Amino acid sequence: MDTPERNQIGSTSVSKFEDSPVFNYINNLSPIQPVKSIHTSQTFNSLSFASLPSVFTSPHASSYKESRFLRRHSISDLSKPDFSTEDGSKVETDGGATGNVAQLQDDSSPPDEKSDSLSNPSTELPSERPESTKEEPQASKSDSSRPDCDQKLPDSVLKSGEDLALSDSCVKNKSGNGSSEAEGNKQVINHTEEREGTGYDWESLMTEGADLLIFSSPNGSEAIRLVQKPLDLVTGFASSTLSQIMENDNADLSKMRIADPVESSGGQHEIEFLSSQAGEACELKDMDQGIDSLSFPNSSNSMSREITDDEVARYIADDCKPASNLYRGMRRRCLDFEAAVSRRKNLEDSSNGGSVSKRSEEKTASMDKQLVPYKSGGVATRCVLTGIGLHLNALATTSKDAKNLNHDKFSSERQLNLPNSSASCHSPSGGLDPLLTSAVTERDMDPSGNGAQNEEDGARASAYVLAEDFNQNSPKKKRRRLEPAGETESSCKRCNCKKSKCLKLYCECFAAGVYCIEPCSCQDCFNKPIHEDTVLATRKQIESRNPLAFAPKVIRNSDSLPEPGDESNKTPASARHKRGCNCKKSSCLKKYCECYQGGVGCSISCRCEGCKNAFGRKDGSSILGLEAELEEEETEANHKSMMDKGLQGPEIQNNEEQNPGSAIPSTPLQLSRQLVALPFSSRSKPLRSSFLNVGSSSGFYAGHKLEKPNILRAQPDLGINTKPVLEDEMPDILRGECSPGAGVKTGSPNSKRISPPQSDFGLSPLPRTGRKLILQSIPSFPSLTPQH
DNA sequence: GAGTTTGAAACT
DNA sequence: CAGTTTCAAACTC
Repeated sequence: MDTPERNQIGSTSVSKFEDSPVFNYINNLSPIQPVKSIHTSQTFNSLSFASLPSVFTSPHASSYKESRFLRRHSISDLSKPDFSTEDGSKVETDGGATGNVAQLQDDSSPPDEKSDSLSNPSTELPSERPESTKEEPQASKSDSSRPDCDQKLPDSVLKSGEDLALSDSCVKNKSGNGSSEAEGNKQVINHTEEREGTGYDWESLMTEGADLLIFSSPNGSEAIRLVQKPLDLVTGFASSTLSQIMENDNADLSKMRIADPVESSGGQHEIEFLSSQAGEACELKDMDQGIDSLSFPNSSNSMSREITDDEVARYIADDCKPASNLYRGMRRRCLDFEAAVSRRKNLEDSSNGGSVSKRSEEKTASMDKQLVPYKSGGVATRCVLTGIGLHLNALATTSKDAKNLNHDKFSSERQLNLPNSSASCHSPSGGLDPLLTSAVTERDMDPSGNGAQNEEDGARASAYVLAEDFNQNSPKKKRRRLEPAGETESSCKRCNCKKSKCLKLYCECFAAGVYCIEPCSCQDCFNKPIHEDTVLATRKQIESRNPLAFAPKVIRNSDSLPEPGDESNKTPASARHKRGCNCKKSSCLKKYCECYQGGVGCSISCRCEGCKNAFGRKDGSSILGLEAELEEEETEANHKSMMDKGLQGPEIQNNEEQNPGSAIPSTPLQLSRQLVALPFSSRSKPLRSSFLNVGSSSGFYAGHKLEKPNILRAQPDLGINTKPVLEDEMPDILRGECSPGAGVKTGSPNSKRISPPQSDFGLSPLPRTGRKLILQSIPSFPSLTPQH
């Protein structure tokens, strides 16, 4: 689990953890550790904590984490309601629990349990554990799966994130599929079985695990808590809990799977536990406990166990065994690409009740290949991708529909895909992601989804997933910027690059830190997961030139926070373009102008000529000043404009143009960005996504560390309010040197002014206090860039 | 949808 | 650092 410490500290924290006795202890407990090197998930390993600086190298991890968190939040939100009421959700939760367990196992060696259970269905859980450790063959299987887990605690965190992502899809699928609990359970089983054949079992487990995570963090914040929870707690619980978990996990896991129906109640428990507990071990325990409770909402735990043991053993035997083998390789990929795939699978499963066989086949294919098949098979999906953004992001605020969930997934996927997704992105954008990220957020925002909705969502999600897969696998598939400029844009970027190969900042997708997707009409695109290495390398190069190249272009101060509800989107006085524009002919009244596009006023840093930026003129460096100046002029014009607005609401620009000073100028960009922020703002979680999107477009690609910290920080954030604060603060922090007024102008390698990404900086729940926090966090952020 | 305009990004 | 070129988005028709 990521502890706040880690996040804050950054790379250094990681080393500390590793060195920390607790970490060692955990490693000892978990068989996984040794395995780490073993497998595979290159991206993961790279990400892994081993090389913090690897942020870039393994941006995925970070992005994943973030996105996952975001997703979690969103998911959790969704899941919660489901738990409370819907059966389908329950099923999901169950699955999620198992998945979580598995994931957790990665850290703590739970896989063994699964493998054990699988191998020895008849064996009792308690015995299984010891056996598992003893049983090498099984252990080996688990090990194979573990490689994913190879990471240490931090990895677990990552995993959890992945799980979450997976779980999202799963949840959706499950929720959709299982109208009744029994059905849901059956479905789960089926899924597992099917998966077994292909090795998806693990994935499903992972996805399930994700669900659990979600539960754990119904509110995003909770999830964060889990991650953040200090090692201290871990240390305290670690020994006891881990041991217990190890012992009980097998049974619990099995139970978890079986328990699906009851989960609703259990899910909550889990959440509670998670929140309270720290460290992975805690999570595992929680999971277990939650499962137990869930499994036997009505009956006592003992009951659940009895039932579960047998059934579970069966299930496990069926599901887990095959999965274990496949699982190995799969897992890491899942993190990056696989996660999406698994999600997709899950979605597909949910969407296609009987299509499992197909899935299994696809699954059998290598991850990439798998992705491809899915893609090919992918149904038309609605792209709500956020930027990635994660994001990215991304970017990130996207459609509000149930699809939002999908978006989140997408964003996460994107992020994952991206070697270094930044978005999230809070996904670009990014997030959030960002995009975010990115993407993502709205989903969270829209917890309203019912079980039925979930189903639909799942189907949609699957579709989205497919689309993403397409992107990854087939350049043809591109993101769809379904959403016009507004919300999705930030998160979901589309490009039309022809010569840049989408490896330059010319490419919006690349700039946002997200991979190109279906909607993109780019040519010779290298901004795809397939070319992750290239993307990362290129990104590094660009960052080497300008560390803030992927930082959000527009920094917004708290003042500027426009609430989602604010239609007027007045430009925040504090908001500024990091570098300022250089417009000469557009008078800063068109989107050519980045300032205008970003919905911010021009500042001293701008070198524009004939600035008429409705959000704020360069001369009036401060928007307020401009406004004051304009006020007189505007007053009248405003009246007119107001009148027009009242009638024509949508067209603010005109008014703005007419009344540059008008407070209401709303640019499409603003809308998009604000939208990104707004959605989030409204919802605490979304913020993150928004952050990703905005700030860490790079989130996808960008250093994971940064993102995490950001995430953690963001977690507390309640909404937009925090965000703005962050922005303001961010500049300060980043600026350090920079003059606060003009927006943050940081010296860029190119002598250009760069403002640190606002989004990146964690948001402190408390504006003022937050600042301090932000400052702390900020260091982490820089660390990321420097690493590059 | 093609062509033009624009300004950021990249290059020298 | 300044100037030029390249590039893709924004815009126009």
